[in-house]
Amino acid sequence: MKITLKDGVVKEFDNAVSVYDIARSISEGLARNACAGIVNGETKDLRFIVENDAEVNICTFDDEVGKEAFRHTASHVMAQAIKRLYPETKLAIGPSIADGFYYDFDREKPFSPEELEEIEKEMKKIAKEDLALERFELPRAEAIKLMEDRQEPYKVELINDLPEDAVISFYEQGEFIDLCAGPHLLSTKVIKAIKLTSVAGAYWRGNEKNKMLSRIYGTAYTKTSDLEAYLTMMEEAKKRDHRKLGKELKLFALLEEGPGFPFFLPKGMVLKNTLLEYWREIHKEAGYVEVSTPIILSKELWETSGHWDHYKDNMYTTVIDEHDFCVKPMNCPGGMLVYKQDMHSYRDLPMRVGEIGLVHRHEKSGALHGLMRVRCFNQDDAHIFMTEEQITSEISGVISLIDSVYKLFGFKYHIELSTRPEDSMGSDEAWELATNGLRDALEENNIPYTVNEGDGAFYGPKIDFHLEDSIGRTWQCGTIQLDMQMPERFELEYTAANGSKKRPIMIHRVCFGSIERFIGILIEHYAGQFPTWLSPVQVKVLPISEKFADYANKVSDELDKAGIRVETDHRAEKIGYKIREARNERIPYIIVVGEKDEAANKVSLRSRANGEEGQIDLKDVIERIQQEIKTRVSNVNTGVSVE
RNA sequence: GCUGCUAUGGCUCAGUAGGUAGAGCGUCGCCUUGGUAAGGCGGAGGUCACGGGUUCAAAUCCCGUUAGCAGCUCCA
Repeated sequence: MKITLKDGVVKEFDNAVSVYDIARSISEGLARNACAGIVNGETKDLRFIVENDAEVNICTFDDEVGKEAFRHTASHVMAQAIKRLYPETKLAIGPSIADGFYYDFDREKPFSPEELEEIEKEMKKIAKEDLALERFELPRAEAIKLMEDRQEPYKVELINDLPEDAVISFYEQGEFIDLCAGPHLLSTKVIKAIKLTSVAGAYWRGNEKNKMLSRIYGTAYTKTSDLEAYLTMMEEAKKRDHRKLGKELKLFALLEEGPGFPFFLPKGMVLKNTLLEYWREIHKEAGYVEVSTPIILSKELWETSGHWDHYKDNMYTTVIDEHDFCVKPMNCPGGMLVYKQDMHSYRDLPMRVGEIGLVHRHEKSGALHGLMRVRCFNQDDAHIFMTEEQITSEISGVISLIDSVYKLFGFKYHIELSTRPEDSMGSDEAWELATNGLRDALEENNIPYTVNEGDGAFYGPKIDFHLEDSIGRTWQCGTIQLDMQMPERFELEYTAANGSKKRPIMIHRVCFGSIERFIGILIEHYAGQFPTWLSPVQVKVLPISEKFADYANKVSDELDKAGIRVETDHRAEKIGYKIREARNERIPYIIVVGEKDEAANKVSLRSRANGEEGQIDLKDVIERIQQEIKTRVSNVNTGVSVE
């Protein structure tokens, strides 16, 4: 029997072997670290017996599949601990997730933090007991009986809902048995570096009509040091939470008077306008023009676009002179009307029309979250009208534009292609053409991507950009959508070379997505330490005492004239105190002026990056800062934030 | 929207068993005029989110509303 390994090496075996044995034949170390295997493309247990020639890939914690098996086993260990401590608890489901695992339980009281600690202790005990996990399968009737005997009604329901031909498997460790497809580790022994992180409510099977269960979240790693690094990262994330920093740095405010409608304060407004300035600059270079369409438009328009049918529950409406109007949740219908203001020739295409559009969407109260999820926000939208032949090159152009934006901020990113959802409009042919257009552009540019089946917009497929911030979290921001439905519904036309009327194809696209949300992401990405070009205040001038107020004013006037955003702290405080405060405000440059500086006609510079830099000519400081602003240097601080 | 938790001066938070409020920071005033992460003293500032109820008495107990937090669901 021939087993082909992931690096192409072929191993010969006389008899059927388990995945674990294959791992051991490679090395003891691999066997020790193995969590699961992939046999002919299917995820399998280490216990799985390979009987014929096969391709086998051994997965450790470093592989997604291995990590899932590891954490799934951790969730079983947690369930076992809970059944030991609180036997009346009913088990629901417990999978692994991105950063760890959870398990849902049905219990009278929610779990308290003290109980979490008890559970954690019991889990560590179970690990020490080194219980072997055994897999077994049962026919449906016996499976149901087993779970009925163990008084697990949720498991009985799950089994009843399994398809006729499903294999019903269980995993057993010590006295604990759980319905589970696997895979799982061989023993509880390695589940040591664990932490239960939180308790929350969650509906049985995710349906809000069902009973609310208690969900315990936890995480597990192979090494204590990795667990600690993760917990430190979580702490760091909490420290740079944009809601906290937004308040501290006086960027924006969220008030009870406007739930989900953020107020931008003067400093936040500088940030926003600076981003928009940049946006306008690069779009002008890329051949875009800019328009602005109204916030309130007639209901009929939204019926034409299809938005009313699909999203009326999330749209704000109003009545003007007895006519129904809607507050726009998207800019595209307005963009359609702009296109129709004129006749278009094929020579005019592609037409790239940008719009910073303020949209409103009625989000459920529980969905609101700082600037990340709001009820009104600005989209950095653009609609590109083009011919079929132009699809690939236009998509490529947008991809490279978005790429340059993310690079500027130091974001890594990956791309997902989302295909036709169930609830959608348009013909199969149109969808195929559009989906292929996106795919071709990605492939022509050699851009790796994953496919997200059925996650497209109702009017077309899309490419989504998921960017990764400085502490490893991902955010979906940019998107490129190809749309053949809106031009049809709005009867857009252009005159082709032969004089016939043709339908243009359109792209909807955003780089930032929501500007508000992008600002939220930037706050967390930079931990409030914005690069100089973005900093609301770029220099703070601190006179040593009131005697040097005039000199400080002179210095700050020169900075101001040089186009640098400057503030001067004239309070009668000690210099150490003023520095401390300016640092907490994350200001990139601090200028200290006192007797020595005035005498030498220089300034003492302190930069956020290098600390104290000594006495220096103001002219040199200005040049350096101007250069940083001009080139938009964006050095990301991944270290621990101030305070 | 659902479940749970929370709401006290501008900010961060104390307030134990119901007896009409405290601290630190900030702010203001005075002293200090100080060279790289908090100088000292003093003052002002709160109908304890809002509306009901229980009680001789409610920041504290109960009900409702609003907003926030965590999670679920949703996110064109």
